[in-house]
Amino acid sequence: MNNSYLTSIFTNCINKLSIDIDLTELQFDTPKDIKHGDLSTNIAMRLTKKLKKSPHLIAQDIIDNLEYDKDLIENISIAGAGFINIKFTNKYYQQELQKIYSAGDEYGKIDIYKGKKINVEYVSANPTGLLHLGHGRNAAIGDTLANIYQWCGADVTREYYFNNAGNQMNNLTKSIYARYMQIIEDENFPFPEDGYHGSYVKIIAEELVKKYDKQLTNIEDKNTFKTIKDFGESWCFDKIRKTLDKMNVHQDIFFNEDSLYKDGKIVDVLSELKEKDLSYEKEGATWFALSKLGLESDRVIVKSTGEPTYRLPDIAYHREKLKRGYDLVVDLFGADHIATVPDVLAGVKALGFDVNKVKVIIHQFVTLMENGEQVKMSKRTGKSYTLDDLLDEVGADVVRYFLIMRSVNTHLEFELSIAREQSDKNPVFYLQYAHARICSILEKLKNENIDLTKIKNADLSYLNDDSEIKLIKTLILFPQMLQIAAEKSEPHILCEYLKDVAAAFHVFYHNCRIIGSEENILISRLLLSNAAKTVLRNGMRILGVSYPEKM
RNA sequence: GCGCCAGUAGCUCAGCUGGAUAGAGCAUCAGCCUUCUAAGCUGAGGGCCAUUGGUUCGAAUCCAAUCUGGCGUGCCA
Repeated sequence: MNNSYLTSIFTNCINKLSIDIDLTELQFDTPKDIKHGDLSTNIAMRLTKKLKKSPHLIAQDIIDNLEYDKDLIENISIAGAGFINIKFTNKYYQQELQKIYSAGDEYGKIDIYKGKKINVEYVSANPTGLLHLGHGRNAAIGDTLANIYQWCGADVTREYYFNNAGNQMNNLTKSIYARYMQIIEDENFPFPEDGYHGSYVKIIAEELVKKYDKQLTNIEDKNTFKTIKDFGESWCFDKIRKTLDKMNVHQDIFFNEDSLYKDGKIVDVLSELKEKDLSYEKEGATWFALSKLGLESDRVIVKSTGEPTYRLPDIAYHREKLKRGYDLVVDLFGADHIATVPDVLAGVKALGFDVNKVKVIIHQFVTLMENGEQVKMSKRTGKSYTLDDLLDEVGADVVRYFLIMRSVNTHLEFELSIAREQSDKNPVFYLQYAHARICSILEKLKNENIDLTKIKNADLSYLNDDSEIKLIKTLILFPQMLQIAAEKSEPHILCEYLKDVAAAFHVFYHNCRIIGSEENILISRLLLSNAAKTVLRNGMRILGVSYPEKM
C-alpha cells in the first residue's frame, strides 16, 4: 500500500538521516487493529541488520526527525516490535473526500497502463456445442480483467479465437448426422463412439430435417458433409454469441484459426522452426524439438496424416498477436489447457519474440452445486446445465458476480440454491442494495426544500462520526485496489473491496441520518453518500454487474 | 512416476512479495424497524491455518518432506 504524503515525509527524513536504503522497502500497511493507527510501517525493523541498532531506537530516530503537518497527522508512535504507527486527523480524511468528489465519475481511473496496448483473449470455445459454466468463468474473468485494464488506462482489445476445422468439428458433424439418420431412417442408426451426446445435437438434427428433409443421407458425399458441418457450426456459434450477449460479454475480434492456414502463417512457422533446427521428421510426423529449448520432451506439431496438432497454430497465432504490436497479450485458459502453455511459450520465444509480453492466466474449474449436491454439466452426458440455462434462471448479474468472486486459482463452487435466492444470502444484492439505498435518498431529497447546489461548497469538517471516517477511509482505497487487481490479474479483489465499501456505507447509513439533519450536516453527508455511490457504481461497472437505482 | 492448483470456523471462501490478538459471508444463538429501503445494523459462540521439520527477532504466509483432493502429463484442443 502506498500513501504519497507519508512516502514524501518519510523519504525526506531518511535522506536527512543519511540512511542508505532502497526506498521501495518503505511501505505502509493498514494494521488489523484500529488502535494501532491508520497506517503503519515496519521500516525500522527492516533496518535493524543494516544499522545494527534495535528497531525501537531506529524508529525513535525516524520519528524525531519527521517533519509533518500537524493538521493532517494526529500522531506518530512506536509500538510492538518496532512498528511506526501513523494516525491521521479527520481533516486529512475530509480533504481526501473532497478530492474524490472533485474527480466525479472518473474517480478510480488510474494511468499505470497508459499508452499500453493490451489484448485479452478469452472464451475461445470451438463451435462444437453450447457454452457451459467453465466457459462462463472464463468469460467473466476475461471480460472483467479487460475492464480493469481499461480503467488502468490501457487500450484494450478483446479477442475470441476459434477453430471450425479439424477433428472436433468432424466429430460434431458425424454426431449430427447420426441423430439425423435416427430421425428419418432408423432409430438404431449407430452413434459415433466419441460423439457429442448433448441433447443440443438432436435439436440441430431436427432443424436439419426441417430444412433439408431427406436430402442428406449420404455423408460420404463431400457436399452433404459440408452442408451438415456448416449448419452445425453456425447453429452453435449463433447460440454461443447469444449466450455471451446475455452475459454482457462483447468481443472485438473473432479470430478464426483457419485464417492462419490461408495466409500461410502455419507454413511460415514450420519453416522457421526447421531453419532454426528446432524440428525434425520421425515416424512420418514432424516434431518440435522442445528438449533443445530446455523442456522435458519433444512433441508432434504435424501428424503423420499431415494435419498440424494444436501446438503449431497456437504458436502461429501468438506470433501474429505479438506482431500486431501489443505490449501485453493475455490468455485466459481453464486448468485443462495447462499442458499447452509451456510448449507455446517456448515456440514463441524460439521465433524471437518476447515471452514476457505474454501473460497466461489459468483458472481452476467450476463445480455446479445444488443444495450441497454436485450437478453434472458434462457435454458427454445427454443432460447438462448450460451457461445459457443458468443465465436465464438467475440472470447475468448473479452469474458474473459468482464467477469472479473467488480467486482464479481456487476451485469454485457455484451453489444454485444461493444463486437463485433473492435474499440477503446472495452477495450480489448486498452491493446493489447499498447503491439503491443511496439513490433512494437522493430521490427523496428532490422533494425536500433543500438547495442541493450547496454541495459544491460543502463544509466537510462536519464529518467526524466514526462511521463517516471509516467510509471515507474505504473509499480512498479504490484506485489502489484497482491497481492490485490489475497487477495480480485477480478480479475477485474488487469484489472483496466493494463488499467493504457497501458494508461501510450500510453502517454509516445506520448511524448517520441525512434527511432531517441540520443543513451543514445534511450537505456534507450528502457529498459523502455521493462519493460512495460513485465508487459502488464504477466498481460494479468494472465487474459488469448492473447497479439498479431501486430494488 | 512427473508437472500445475488447492487444503484456513459446521459450509463457501478472504488473507499468502513474512509482522501486532487469524478475518468475511452463510448457518446457529441474542438484540435493533411510528424517522432516508430490515436485501440492513449490533453482539455471542465457533480455529492444532492438513501433518512434520527447517529458515529468523517474528511463519497461515518462505523452504523441504509427507498426506488428501482437482486438473494435466495425446500424432485431442
